[in-house]
Amino acid sequence: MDEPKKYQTDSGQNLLPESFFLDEDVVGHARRLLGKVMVTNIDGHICRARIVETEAYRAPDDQACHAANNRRTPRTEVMFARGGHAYVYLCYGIHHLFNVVTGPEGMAHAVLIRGVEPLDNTAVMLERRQFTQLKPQLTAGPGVLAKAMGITTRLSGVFMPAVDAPVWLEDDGYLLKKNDIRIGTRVGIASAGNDAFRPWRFSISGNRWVSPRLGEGETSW
DNA sequence: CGTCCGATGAACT
DNA sequence: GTTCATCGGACGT
Repeated sequence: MDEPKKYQTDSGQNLLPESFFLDEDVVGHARRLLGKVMVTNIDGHICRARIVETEAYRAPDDQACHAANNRRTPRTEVMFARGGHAYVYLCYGIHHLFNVVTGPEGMAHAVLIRGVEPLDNTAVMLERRQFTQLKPQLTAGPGVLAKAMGITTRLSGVFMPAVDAPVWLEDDGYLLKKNDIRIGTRVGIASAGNDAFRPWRFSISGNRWVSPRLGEGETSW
């Protein structure tokens, strides 16, 4: 096995390479992104947070995916780009939701990041949320974590393995055992029919920075 | 152009 | 438990 290609970032840590994102297993990507680190560089503020909760969305068959049936619109077009791009969209007119596009070009797969644990530059994250104390409400949920990290729809389309991207992903060596991963159904997609019950939500078991909402058909999480 | 509504979060009762 | 803010995208006219 060749060593995976590594890139230097300003932290000296390992940028996830393009190859990480290109296989066709988006559910696997959702699992493998648990424990990885997302980083933003917005207006010179570099913030880091560990990914603790994800969901997979898989066109064309998954009816919960914005690109279901390979529907191409100006908004979903970036989902058809090759893996490693960022897909950010506005939800309820208020919340910016951050996704990692995966798969080869033409395959509209994405992983929604639903919860992160703040690591670096938490002061800026607190300021963006108008919080004074570190607590799960700061970043446990896709809308609030985007706000804390300074992510908006302006970042949609960014290719994250590129040098000098404003948002990227790193592997800092954090290890996760199989039993550390909790699996559930995805949140807020009741209109997706049977696909609402796919077990495509993943989290780090017991982690307090996981969002509190229940998936479809669930009575506890 | 008009209408409907959403991969949410927060503030209520 | 419920309500609702707020607006771009998607689609039909």
